[in-house]
Amino acid sequence: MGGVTAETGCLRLTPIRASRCAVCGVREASFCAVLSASELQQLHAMSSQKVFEPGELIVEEDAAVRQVANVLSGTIKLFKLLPDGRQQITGFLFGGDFLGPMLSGEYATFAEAVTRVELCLFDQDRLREQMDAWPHLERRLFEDATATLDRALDWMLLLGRKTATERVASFFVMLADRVASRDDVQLTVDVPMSRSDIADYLGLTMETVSRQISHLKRQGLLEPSGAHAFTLPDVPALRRIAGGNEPN
Amino acid sequence: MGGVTAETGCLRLTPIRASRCAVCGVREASFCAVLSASELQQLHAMSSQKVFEPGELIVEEDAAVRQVANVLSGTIKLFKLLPDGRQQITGFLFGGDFLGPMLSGEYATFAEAVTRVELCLFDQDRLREQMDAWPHLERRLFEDATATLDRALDWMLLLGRKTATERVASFFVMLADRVASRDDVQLTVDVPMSRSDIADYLGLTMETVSRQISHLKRQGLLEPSGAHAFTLPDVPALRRIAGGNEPN
DNA sequence: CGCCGCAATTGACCCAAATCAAGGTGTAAA
DNA sequence: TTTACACCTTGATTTGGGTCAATTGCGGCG
Repeated sequence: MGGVTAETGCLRLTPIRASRCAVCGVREASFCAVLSASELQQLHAMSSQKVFEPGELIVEEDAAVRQVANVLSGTIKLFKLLPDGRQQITGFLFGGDFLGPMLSGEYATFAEAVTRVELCLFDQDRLREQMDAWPHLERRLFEDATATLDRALDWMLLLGRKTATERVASFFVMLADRVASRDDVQLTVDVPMSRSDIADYLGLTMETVSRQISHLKRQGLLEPSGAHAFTLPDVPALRRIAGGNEPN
Repeated sequence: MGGVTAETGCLRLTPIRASRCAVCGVREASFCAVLSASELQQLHAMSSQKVFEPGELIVEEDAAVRQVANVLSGTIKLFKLLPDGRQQITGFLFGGDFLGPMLSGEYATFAEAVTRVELCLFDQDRLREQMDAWPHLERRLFEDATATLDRALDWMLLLGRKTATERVASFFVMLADRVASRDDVQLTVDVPMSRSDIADYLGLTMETVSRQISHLKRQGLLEPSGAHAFTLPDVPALRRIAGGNEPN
């Protein structure tokens, strides 16, 4: 019962969030949702929390540490680099998402905090051991990987075959889907990342992204809502453009 | 022990290959590699074989059947379509690869035989039940999904950021890696797919692929070897071009 | 063998998006 | 309020790869 709560001074170990799972805002969204109360307690005992500032690299790789994490809050970008610096963002992580082992094929994947980010960290090997004991945990992480693969394959279609307009529309549809909510309702999405991050996610340049956003604004499909957010008055229309039907 | 061997007449059930796992050419390459002799026998009892001709759609989706399969031989292309027909190939499968459930995000994935293909089919639900009983099977399929995700993310970098030359070089490097073998040895790779399939895999047009192949031929990095194969005299050089370093 | 038909190659031209180049805007600090 | 700086927008120009259009090459077959 004593718990980890009082570990202040430690560099970056966050005392901000009471670190008990009971009050964790993303418990139901994360893999923790499949765990029983006692399992949660066990897992909590082997977790630690950490905060990253915007722009900070979240290494957790090739360092001997080998950790994985749940994103408690904030936005992370995952990306790959070509030797000459060209960058492709392979995905964004938001609160509740799982930051798995950065398995690398030909190119390493890096993770960087876009906003201030709070992570709930686990030792990768210890979590793997738990997977042996808790098949439902393994099943859940499997499903997670499967969903990630799914999104990656959809994104390949975007990168290989969609026009600039379609890509930018797809980007906002993606954000809308992550915020959930209904299609027919006009909804507001946060856009914490820079134009140039969006470009690196869509395989475009910053300038093209900016022009396309302006165009969508003129069409009334995008309304600026504060510094880092847009209101989407007609998500179905956006979705139509994203899909690649639109005559113009 | 009678087994499945003699089921001839059935449409497409292949009697070509003696369907006993003991003589299966891809057993060691497929997920079957992690199974014991008795487990293999059990699994074999619930398998069936089927042949597909070039160009044939391998549906196994939305049809009530819901099957998954090991590829015994041949080449399969997996692809997604935009409503207007634009196509993105998300991957190729070769002998030993696992053709999993065609989970679909926004866009459905289709599978089509490129060459004549032999599959070893399993009912998806039955295999899932076996996963509960055999954790090592689940672990192996998890690793498979993970490797697929890995390759997909690398490919996103290609589709979003690489030039035409780099893409085509990457394609041959990918083939070389699948054939395994060493880098410094000159090796020959089969290229069973059409130029236009290659283009749909690389996010280019047939014409651009053809031009780039001609260019690589002139550089002496690619030598035609029969109708559907190339010899790669210098894979490291190809790899350098693919990576995005090459001055020219 | 020679003809057919399709896939691949090659050439000429074009265009969507990249690149290059100013400006504008918001915000935070002085 | 002014300055500073980072980010974003917009405009002008270029270009890599797409499109359109012939050839060429080759395997199958009468």
